[in-house]
Amino acid sequence: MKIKDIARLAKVSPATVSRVINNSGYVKEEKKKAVKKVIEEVNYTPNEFAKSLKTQKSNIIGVIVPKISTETVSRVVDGITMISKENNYQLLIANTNLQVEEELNYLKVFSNNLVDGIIIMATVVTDEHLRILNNLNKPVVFVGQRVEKYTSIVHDDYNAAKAMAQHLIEKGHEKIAFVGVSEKDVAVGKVRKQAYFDALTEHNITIDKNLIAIGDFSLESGYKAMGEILQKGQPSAVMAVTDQMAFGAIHCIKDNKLSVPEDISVTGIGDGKMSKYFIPALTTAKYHHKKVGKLACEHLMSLINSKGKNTSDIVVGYDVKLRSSVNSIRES
Amino acid sequence: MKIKDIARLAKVSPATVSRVINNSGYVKEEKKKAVKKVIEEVNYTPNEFAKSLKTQKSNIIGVIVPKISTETVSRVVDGITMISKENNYQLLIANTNLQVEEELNYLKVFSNNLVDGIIIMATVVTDEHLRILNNLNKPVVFVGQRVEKYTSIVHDDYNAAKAMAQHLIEKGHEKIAFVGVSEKDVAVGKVRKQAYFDALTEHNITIDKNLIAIGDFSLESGYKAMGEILQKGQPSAVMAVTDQMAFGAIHCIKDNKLSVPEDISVTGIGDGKMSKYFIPALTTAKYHHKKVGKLACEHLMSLINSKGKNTSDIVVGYDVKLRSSVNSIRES
DNA sequence: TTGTATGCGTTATCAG
DNA sequence: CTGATAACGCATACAA
Repeated sequence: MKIKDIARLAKVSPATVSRVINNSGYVKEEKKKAVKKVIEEVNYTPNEFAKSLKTQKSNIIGVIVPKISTETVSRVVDGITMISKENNYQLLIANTNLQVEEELNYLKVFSNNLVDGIIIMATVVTDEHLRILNNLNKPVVFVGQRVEKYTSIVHDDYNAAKAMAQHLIEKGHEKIAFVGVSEKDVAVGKVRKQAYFDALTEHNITIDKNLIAIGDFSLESGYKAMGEILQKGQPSAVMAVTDQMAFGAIHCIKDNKLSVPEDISVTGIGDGKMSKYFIPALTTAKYHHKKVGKLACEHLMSLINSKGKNTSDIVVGYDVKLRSSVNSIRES
Repeated sequence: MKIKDIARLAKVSPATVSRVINNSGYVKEEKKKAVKKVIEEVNYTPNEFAKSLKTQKSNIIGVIVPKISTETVSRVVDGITMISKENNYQLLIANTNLQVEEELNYLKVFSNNLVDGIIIMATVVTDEHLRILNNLNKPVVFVGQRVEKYTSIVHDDYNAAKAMAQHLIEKGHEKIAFVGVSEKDVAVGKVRKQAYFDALTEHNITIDKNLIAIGDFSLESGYKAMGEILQKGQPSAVMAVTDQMAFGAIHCIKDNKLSVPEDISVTGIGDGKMSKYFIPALTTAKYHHKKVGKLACEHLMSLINSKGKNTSDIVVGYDVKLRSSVNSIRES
């Protein structure tokens, strides 16, 4: 069923049908009624491809994510869907499973006219990314990593991490261990570690390499990292760069017959759904993922509409959540 | 940049370029090389809309989900992406936020030729769903709920729930409470409750309405439901229909100065990422969400390709995970 | 093997 | 206000 058929049935021209559908131009009320009636009767829906081919617009945005099945990512996507829906956009999701190669691949796939704009949660941004992006000629918004010349929405990783470290210091801790991830991930690996360094240094606490261990985001890796640290000595506190890794660390501590927070205090970053309900409840910095998703989509919308190249950098704040996984050190 | 331009630059006809791109028909190796070279040089990508308009195929599948930001859903989506990628399909995600209205709306949106097929995780399937689906004329696969005349991939809810109830009974429990959700949700609300009833009845345990409370999937509602139950008496065990609700119940029990599993044993269903690490580790039935997603996508692919109406019902099994949230009742 | 020409379903221009 | 008709970019039947 196409416009031509509707036109025939309603005894008007295809052009008129199109006008009725798009509410454009002038159409006598009478004919408008007739057309609408026919459309209703035959349950007609326009062919989106023909439409997009003609208008050079799809009302679809591409979203590239590292792994949809994580709380962080799925919440961001949730935020994106909310705004995209408001603007009558659909979401094309590309799941890269943390493979940079896939990321580049999808970027290329999206370079055909399928999408009107792209939101990308890249973990690492390479020169190849930039190169492809450069001759992409489509609005792009980065989430989670700041990229020059592109608008990006990021968390305040530095201050959130610093807040955690400072909180531990204020509670009297000096032997503060660090459970992190590879510095290849700028936001989580590099920035948060730097904040840890800075916080300690500013308080005249010497950095002890034996108190630092690196994992790969998983709870299990947090467990393992904590194990490595305990092998070399017992800190009074540990700051993990994600809640998941903090959970792993806590389990490891317990398996070593120590308790949290009595023997060792623990902090995370992120505040996932379970952090508040974990036992002990985790002290952490709450991130606003959904808000990030919303902002990313809002900015993409305005980029698409204004065709302007006005890039901007948005830093979304955090809330410190003080819970029971941290204890004060008693003056001895 | 379009095919015509490539043709001009490579000194061949548009048809030849098309043949090279689609690897169809015969093209002399020499010209093929030339065309490929030009395509490479100018970084040409075909216009998907024109292509789809012509071929009546988009290589896009629509996925309708109730809420992307839950572990269950995002894992299923993860599975879907894996298979869709293998088959060179893209995913158009529609997030309905649990609104049936939105579900119907998206179903309509997808009825234009945008997608080649649909996977839908419906919570409730109404007559309206069926009506729309009926004149949709596109392959559809249901996930999570069994729908007549359509292929559906479901968990073995009945047996999983029954296994939990039976496990408690075997451990000597007789005062077994039930924390469920509305029966509007067939799989989680109705089927799992029936399993609870049947298990108890088969073991000659009388159903006690005071031991039954209903929530809405959230951890908080599990807490609340447990509170209602405790108000009326103290069971020796409680079976929650989801892990999240089990967590809520456990918190409530602890807040009432009772302990798990010493005073009250608790079971969930699902086995989310945290269930194993919760304290106490939760006894539950592990669901294979990713597998469900994969199966759903595989079946959709075969429906798309074969154009056959061969519907099928797949029931995906579960694994019982015995952990520390359940105790035996001592013979007194 | 290759090229020409047509049509996929819309929108938009232009004449009426 | 309304109706022809020309693109949009591609795949393909048909001719060569």
